[in-house]
Amino acid sequence: MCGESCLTIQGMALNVTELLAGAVKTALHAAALPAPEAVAWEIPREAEHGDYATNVAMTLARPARRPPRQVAEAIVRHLPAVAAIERVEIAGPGFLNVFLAPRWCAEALREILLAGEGYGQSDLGRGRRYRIEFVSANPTGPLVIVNARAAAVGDALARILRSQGFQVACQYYVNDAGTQFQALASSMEVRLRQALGESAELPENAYPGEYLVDLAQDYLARDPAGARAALALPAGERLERLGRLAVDTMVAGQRRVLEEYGTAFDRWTYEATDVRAAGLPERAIDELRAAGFIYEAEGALWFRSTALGDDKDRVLRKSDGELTYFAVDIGFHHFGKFADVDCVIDLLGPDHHGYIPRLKAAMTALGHPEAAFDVLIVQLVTLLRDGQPVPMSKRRGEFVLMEELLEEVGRDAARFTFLTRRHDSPLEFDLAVATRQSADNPVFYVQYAHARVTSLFRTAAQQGVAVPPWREVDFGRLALPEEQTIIKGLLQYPELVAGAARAREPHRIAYYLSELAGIFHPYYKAHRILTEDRPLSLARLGLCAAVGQVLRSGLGLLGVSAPESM
RNA sequence: GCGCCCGUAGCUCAGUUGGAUAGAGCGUCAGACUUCGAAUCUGAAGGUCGGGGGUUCGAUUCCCUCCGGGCGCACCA
Repeated sequence: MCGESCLTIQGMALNVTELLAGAVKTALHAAALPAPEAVAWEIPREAEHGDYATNVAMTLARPARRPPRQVAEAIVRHLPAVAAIERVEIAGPGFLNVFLAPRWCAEALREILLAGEGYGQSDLGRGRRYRIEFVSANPTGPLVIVNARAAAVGDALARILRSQGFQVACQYYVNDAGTQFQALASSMEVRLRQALGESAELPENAYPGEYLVDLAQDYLARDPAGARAALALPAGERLERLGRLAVDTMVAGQRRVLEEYGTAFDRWTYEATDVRAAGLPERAIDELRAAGFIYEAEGALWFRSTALGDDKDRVLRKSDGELTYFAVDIGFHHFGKFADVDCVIDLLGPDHHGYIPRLKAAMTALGHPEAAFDVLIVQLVTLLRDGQPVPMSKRRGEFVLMEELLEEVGRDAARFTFLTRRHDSPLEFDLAVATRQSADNPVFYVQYAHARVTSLFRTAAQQGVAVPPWREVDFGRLALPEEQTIIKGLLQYPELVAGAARAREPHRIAYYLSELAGIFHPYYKAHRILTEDRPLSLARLGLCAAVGQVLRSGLGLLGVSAPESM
């Protein structure tokens, strides 16, 4: 009876649309009308249009060869008695507007409380294994502000998917090979020589950031003999040694900042050892060849990606014998990612969107279903301070570091702010606003609502109010319209999380939480929770507890803390 | 030139895969603390959803076109 995202506790379905859809399907069957695979429900803007509305009657009008309103009437006539439904109205061209029964809502609130932390979770994923790769900044410098955005999005997505019954592994890829590595190594050498007082100039493609100056000086201070010995090595070994040192230091720094941010990666994959030295690109090329997608031309090895929707064919091995970045990436994806998971999600920057078709083509050629590979673009961040852009010049090596961001606005405000936008739309991040601890900063608004709830329970305890188990409380006392609105809001939470998981859109959670806080604050302001009327007080305490519980759950999905006091 | 993303209130952005009279926060203006946390609350003003066509019962949403932004078009990574 129950669908995949239907949560049943104590025999009561808490997935409202699932419940309503079941009733409508029963009615359609009884009325001998064709039943669609899915009945779509929406939450109407206008309260007069009910709590849930569906347009099935309109969509069925054509196949049933009857006017929509007649179809609607037939559905209503055959609708089984369902406790959740108070009444159904037919409106407009044929909408079915459903009004939930207050008594059922009261019981639903009890179920929410009894479900506790499990409320909002589901088995949508049925244990399907996902791998998400994100941040994966080049090991040529510290993490910057866009990396913080990608970390927020990727980590929240992982948490959301896990809550829906997916197994999720987070992966970080270290590009410690190729030309960037060479540039880093030679920059490091120059900085080291400069630290020794030698005259050395940074080459054209070098990394100019101050951090390499610091790194060279630290190295020299820590291990002067080792530093001099490294410089005395032959060119190849010298660059390898210095480059490795720089990479290790950079990665360690990136890792530390990500940990402070609350982002945990299950696997750190190194291009040089885990992918190139392991021969993954060659093995992937062999598979592509066997599948007939490889040809040679002009001294190079080509992948026929145009056969799978790309604009042009792509080189995998250059005429100088070197593998391209693309070839390495194919090996990494096919073996390093897909080896032990069912689905892969990449988070990439906007400068890589042209890269997606060829990567998808390669995965398809290697036999991965289209739906198993997803690429999300995380757009750029513009940094403002009181509305004024903060200058960032990559050329001069001046960035706003992720570390500095965390220091200035804190982890919670940073994460929440990044998650109040769709990941693929550019974001303006105003440092002053994120630091301001007031209503124009949504994270404080939501956290404050949570703190108010916990504070309320502290006060109740001080007043000697004994809170019995929720199954003994009469929630039928919650008769105020605001109370019904809050319960209905809470009822939307499981489907909202499932939707965010399906669409890979963590920002939906952030918006939901703001809205929930936005109906809770006015209620709390206008009505006393702890009154002389003890049964009413307990019912209201339960409502507040449920709000707090859902806020805590949602904030947890975003990786933002739910403080007990602020 | 080709491809992708975007254009919604003064600002920053949502809009539930096509729904009913267009949404929030900030900002502006006018108000509310003897009571559970004023980091809060109440109210007002604010719109040709970039323009124009099309698809249909119905379009901010889908298609075409134009205008205006961003990005990508390597034997770079």
